[in-house]
Amino acid sequence: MPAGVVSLDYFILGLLAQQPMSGYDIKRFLKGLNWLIGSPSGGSLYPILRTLLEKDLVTVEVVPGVDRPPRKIYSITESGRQALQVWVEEPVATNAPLKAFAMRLLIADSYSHASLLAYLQLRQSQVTAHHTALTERAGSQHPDEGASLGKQLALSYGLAVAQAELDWLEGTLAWLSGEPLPEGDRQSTGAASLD
Amino acid sequence: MPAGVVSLDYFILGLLAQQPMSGYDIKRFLKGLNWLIGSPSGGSLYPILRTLLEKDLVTVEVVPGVDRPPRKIYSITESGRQALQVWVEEPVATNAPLKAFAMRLLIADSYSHASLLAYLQLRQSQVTAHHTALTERAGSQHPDEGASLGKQLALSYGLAVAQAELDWLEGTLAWLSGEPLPEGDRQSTGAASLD
DNA sequence: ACACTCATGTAAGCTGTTACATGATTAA
DNA sequence: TTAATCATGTAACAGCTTACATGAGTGT
Repeated sequence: MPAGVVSLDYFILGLLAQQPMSGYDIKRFLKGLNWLIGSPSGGSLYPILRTLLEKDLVTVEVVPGVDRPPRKIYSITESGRQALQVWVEEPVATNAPLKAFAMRLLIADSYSHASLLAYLQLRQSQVTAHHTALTERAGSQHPDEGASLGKQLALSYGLAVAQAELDWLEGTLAWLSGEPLPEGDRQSTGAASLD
Repeated sequence: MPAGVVSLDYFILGLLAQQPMSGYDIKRFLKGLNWLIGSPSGGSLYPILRTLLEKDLVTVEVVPGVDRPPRKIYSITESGRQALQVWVEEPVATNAPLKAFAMRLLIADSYSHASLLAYLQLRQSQVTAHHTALTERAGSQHPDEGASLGKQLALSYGLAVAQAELDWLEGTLAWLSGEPLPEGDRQSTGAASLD
C-alpha cells in the first residue's frame, strides 16, 4: 500500500536497502541532502521506522554504544526488498514535486543496471509527452486575446524545466549505457556514502 | 500568519486579485494548470475561501443563476491586497517544490512591473548561490572514493534543474526589461515568449 | 434510468511538521 | 553553567486528500 505522493517511508526503506542504519544516521544523511529533498523531522522519521518494523520490512538490532547512547540499527528484510522493488519501479506523476523523482535517483544503487536504465527511459517518455503537450498549448494561444502574463510565464517556465530534465535524461542515459559497470563491481563506487 | 511551504490560501487570494471568481471558477482554472501546480480538492478549496472571508481578505456576493445553482463570487478587499503583497514578495526557499515558485509566477499580474523584475532578480541571486554551492560540492568529490551512484545522479540532476532555471530567469528578465510595456498595453505582447 | 456538469460543502483520515521530553556525554 | 552533539521518542496541530452529501439541470 503506497502512501502519499512522496512516500517518505519507502524512500527510507530504500536507504536501508543500501546499508543498515539507525534513525539518527538517516537524519544526518538526509541533512546533507536538504537542498534537494529536505530532511524529515524526528517526528515523522521515528514513527516511520516503527511501522516499517511492524510490517516486517526491516529488523532492528540494538547496539549499545561505549560512552554514548545505544543505537537501534535497522536492516531491510527480504520482504522489505520486495516491497521496495514495487515502489521503485512505479512511475512518478509528471506534476509531482521534483523530490519525488530525486528520491528514486538517490537510491539508484537499489536498482539493477538494466532496471535503472528502464526507469530513466520510462521517465523520459513521460516527460517527452508532457513537454509535447505544453508546446502544443503554447502554440495554440493567439497573441491577441492570449493568456495573462502570469500564465505565459508559468508555461515557459514549465517548458524550460521539462526541457532541462529531458536533456539531463539523455545525457545520463548515454553515460550509463556507455559504462555498463560489470556485475558485482558496484561497491567500489559506494564506500563513503555517509558524509 | 503564513501557512505551509506552499500556501494555497495566499495563492487563491492572488487569483481573486486578478478577477472575482467563485470557488468553482477557481477549480476549473486550476484544473487547466494541473500539470504545473496540481489542482486543490474541494475539501481544501472551500474551507480556504471561508477563512479568507472570516479574515476580511475577501467579500462574497451570491449571484443566483438562471437554470443553474447560485454562485458565490468572491472579490479581494483592500486589506486582502495588502496581505497579498506581503506574501508575494517573500522569497521561496530554494529547496521548496517548484510549484511554490510557479504559483507566484501565475499571479504575476498582481505585481507592478518593477516589483516583478525585482522578485525575479531576487530569485536569480538565490538560485545562483544554490548553483554555486552545488558546483563546489560536485568538484570536491573524488571520482575514486566518491559518492554513491545515487548521490552522483541526484547532484547532477539538481545542477541541471538549477541551471535551467537560471537560463530561464535570464531570458525572462531580458524580455521583460526589453519591452517595458507602457501601462495598459499588456495584452498585445502575447505568445512571443513561448517558443 | 443512469450519468454527467454545475455548485457548494462536511467528515474522516493521511502525511508531515513543530515543539516538547528524556538522558547521557562533550566542548565553550 | 550553558550549550551542543548523540539518540530516541511523544503530542499536538497544520495542510491537504478522498469520499461523501446535497440538489438542480442536462444529456443518452
